[in-house]
This record gives sequence, C-alpha cells and structure tokens, in this order.
Amino acid sequence: MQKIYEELAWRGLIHQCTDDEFIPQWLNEGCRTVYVGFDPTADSLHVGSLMPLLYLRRFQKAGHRPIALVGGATGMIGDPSGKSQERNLLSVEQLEANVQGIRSQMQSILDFDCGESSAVLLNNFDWMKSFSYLDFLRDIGKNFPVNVMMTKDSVKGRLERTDAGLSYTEFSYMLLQAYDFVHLYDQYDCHLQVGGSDQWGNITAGIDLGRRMYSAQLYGITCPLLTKSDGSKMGKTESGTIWLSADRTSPYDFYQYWYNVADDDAGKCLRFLTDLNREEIQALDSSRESEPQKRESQTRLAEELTMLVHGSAGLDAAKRAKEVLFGAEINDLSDNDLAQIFADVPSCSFNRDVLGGDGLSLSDAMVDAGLAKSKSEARRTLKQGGAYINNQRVTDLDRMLSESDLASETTIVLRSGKKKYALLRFQ
RNA sequence: GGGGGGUUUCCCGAGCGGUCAAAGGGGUCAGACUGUAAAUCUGAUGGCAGUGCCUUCGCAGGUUCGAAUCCUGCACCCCCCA
Repeated sequence: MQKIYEELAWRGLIHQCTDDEFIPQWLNEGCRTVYVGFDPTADSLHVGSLMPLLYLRRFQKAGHRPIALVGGATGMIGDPSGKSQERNLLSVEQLEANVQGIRSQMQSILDFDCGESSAVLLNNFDWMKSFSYLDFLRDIGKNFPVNVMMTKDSVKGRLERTDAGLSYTEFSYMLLQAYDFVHLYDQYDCHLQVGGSDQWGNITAGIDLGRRMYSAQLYGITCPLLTKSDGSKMGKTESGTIWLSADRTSPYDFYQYWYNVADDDAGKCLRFLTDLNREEIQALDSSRESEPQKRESQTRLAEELTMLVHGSAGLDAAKRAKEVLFGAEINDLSDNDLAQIFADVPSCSFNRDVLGGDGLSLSDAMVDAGLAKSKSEARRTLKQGGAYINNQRVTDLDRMLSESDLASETTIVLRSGKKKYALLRFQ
C-alpha cells in the first residue's frame, strides 16, 4: 500500500478531512473503497472534473477501489452548492446521453479491470428511480433535522440572497447525495467520499445519515477547488470551456490551454493534475523561478495532460500542429497533413479554375474564408501587415492568389493576425 | 393631469444648419515589444468597383441650396409637481 494520504497532503490536495488522525492509517491498512460524484450536465467532462477524476486515479494507483458515481438522479435536481441561482432541470433523455458520454471518457483515466481495485462506475438514477416519494420521506427524510440543513453553507448562502430563491427541490438535494453515500456504504462497503471543498456540507450530511441509519462510521475528504491565481475558474477561456472530449475541444486546443497557464498557476497544476513526483516538481519550480521564459513547467504540464486525456496520438497531433501554427512558412505538406493540423479551422472551397488567369484576389478570399467581415476589413488587415499566405506576411493590397501559392495539392492556408487561420481548398 | 429632459455609429458619450462617416473613452482588430504570458506603445475601427460614390445619428414627414443639428406628428425612456 502506498501512503496515499501523505501523497495527497504534499500535493496540497487535502482541503478538509473529517478525521486526519485516523484516515491516514486506515488507508494504509488495506484496499478501501472511495467515491466521488460527477455532475452529468453535459455529454463530456471538462477540466473542472479532471481534478476529482485524477483524485480517484491516485487512490486506485495506491491500491484502493474507486467508484465514480454519475449523478443521473441528482443531476435532475441540481446541487445548490456554489450556485447562485436555481438551476434549469435537464430532461431524462438528455441525462441518459450525458451519462453515456462521460462513461466512455472515464475509461482512459481509470482502470476498470485490475482485480480488487478495479474502478466501478455507477449511476445513482439506477437506485433512485424506483424509490417512491413516500418511502424516501419515511426512511431518509426522517433522519434530517431541518434546522441542521438550514445551517449548511449551500442553503444559507442562497437564503441570504435577495435576488435568487431556493426551491424545495434544490433544498432537498443534500438528502439525495447523503443517501448515495449510505447506499454505497451498504452495497459496496464504501466508507470514504471525496469532493471539492464546496461539497463539505453534502459529504457530512451523508456521514450523519450513515450514523443514524446504520451506526456506521463514514469519512470524508475535500480537495481545494482548482482556481487561477486571479480567483477565476480553471478551464474556461474567452471562447468557452475546455472539454475532455476531442470533439468539443481539439487535442491541440487542450494542449495549448495548459501550455498557456500562467506562471503563478503552473506549480499548483503540476501538483494537482500530474503524477510527477516531488523531486520533478521541485525541479520545475526552480526552473520557473530562474528561467521562466523556457516554460518547462507549462510544456511538461501540457504534455502530461494531453497524453493522459488524448493518448500519444493526440499528443503528437497537438505538438505537430503547434510547430506549424507557430512556426515558419508552410509548404511541401500534403493535404492530409494540413487537414489534420487544421482540423478545426474553418475552410471554404473554390473551383480550381479561379486560380488561373488573373487569379483570385486575396482580399476577396479573406472575406469568403471568414477571416474578415467585409472587403474593407480585409484590406485594412492587409495594410496593417496582419495577413499571411501560408504563414508568410503579405502587404500588397492587390495580391492575387495563383497556383503557385498552393501549400499542398489543393490547399492554401490563410491567416489573419496571430492565430486566426482558414483553409482555402481548390478542387 | 401639469412642467421639463432624453433617444447619435458595437457600448458609453460629444456634436446643435455646411469644414460630420460624425470629438473623446471603452471594446474590438492589427502591428511592435515579449516567454504563444502580463504590462506597455503604435495604428485601425459604416459599406463599396479605394483621391470618388453609397447608406447611417429613435420613426415618418416638412423647412432649406444644404439637416445628426430647425419645424410637425408618432413611438419609447427618464425626471419634477399633483
């Protein structure tokens, strides 16, 4: 058994713990079952769920059994923790689709077939769907004093707001999560629940319920939330959420996100999200201190995480795209290479004939490709030196495109500004 | 019900008969610098067949050689007195 608790502690992954005397030794004694809940609000996990997922992974690597609980039932209700407003409810069909998507993503991070510590994936909808309202009130609700519920931060915070209410539905959320914990204790011998620091109230509610219903002693650990040094959430950019699904966020964008993490956040990310050991991380810390421009931390972070989430093929593609996108002139590449590198770049097609004769005007092409909203805008960009053909700057306002501009068999790569690309295909 | 103020280009906000595609700021977009960072600096910012033409200043009319600017009506907003 690896000393998992000590490992979590030096990484800074322990925010609160219901019993920091007992839990470390209890974990060292044998294979324990630990669970984390995931919200099925979308059909893909995002960077925000990466941390709890990796938490489970650490437990698994230390010889414990992780349970990933997808909240098909709780997702129908909505957790008021950390939310300032009443949530919109998801439809049953939508939830089912989301659960499917999440399931497949988890398989690359957790091992579902390794003996006694094999990961288990459960959906609480399976045991909640047939639980009748009356039975639930009698068996579960009876154990929850309302005055205690009212003191939970998640509830208190919402009641204090004058601009947002709290429905009875959301108020009841903690009963469901508490019952999940007890159910897992009962069915899977799970004694430990882990969650983000905003889950403390829900976790302790489960522990209380376990004591009342089964006289069981359950435990909880919370981890810090992954936030940036400016206080904002990790995993969001101007253009949206960074997802784990390659369909929603390309491996290249995923890689770039981590590569661009601020120096102040890099140390935390390395500790929280990678398996690098203490010495390696400290070496990166000092590298960041003495030669920040080398960005060894960010490079390592991006490589580790892209590898983990998208595999070696995804990492290779991301690195290749990086070289081209930030590199020199593009030429002597095949259509195939370009299609891969610029997988999620907009493109537009033309008849090859337009390249003959006088050719196609660059400013028109920029408009067609969506790099400029109007021809005036295209000319403006051109005039200011922000237009590139195959990564070579062009300043001639009347530049025409011809066959000789093709970077591959049928494609010309246009760029506006630093990173806005578009492909022109000539069939 | 009485009195007053407002509606401007993506946003805020000047303009109050021609020199107004309309000051200034924000935002955005380019460029320089740089570590694919932050900050900073520079430029651009209605459209088009680009020294010119066309469409914009709540909406519809009118006065005038000429209106975002004046008049009339309409719509919406705000404020003060009842």
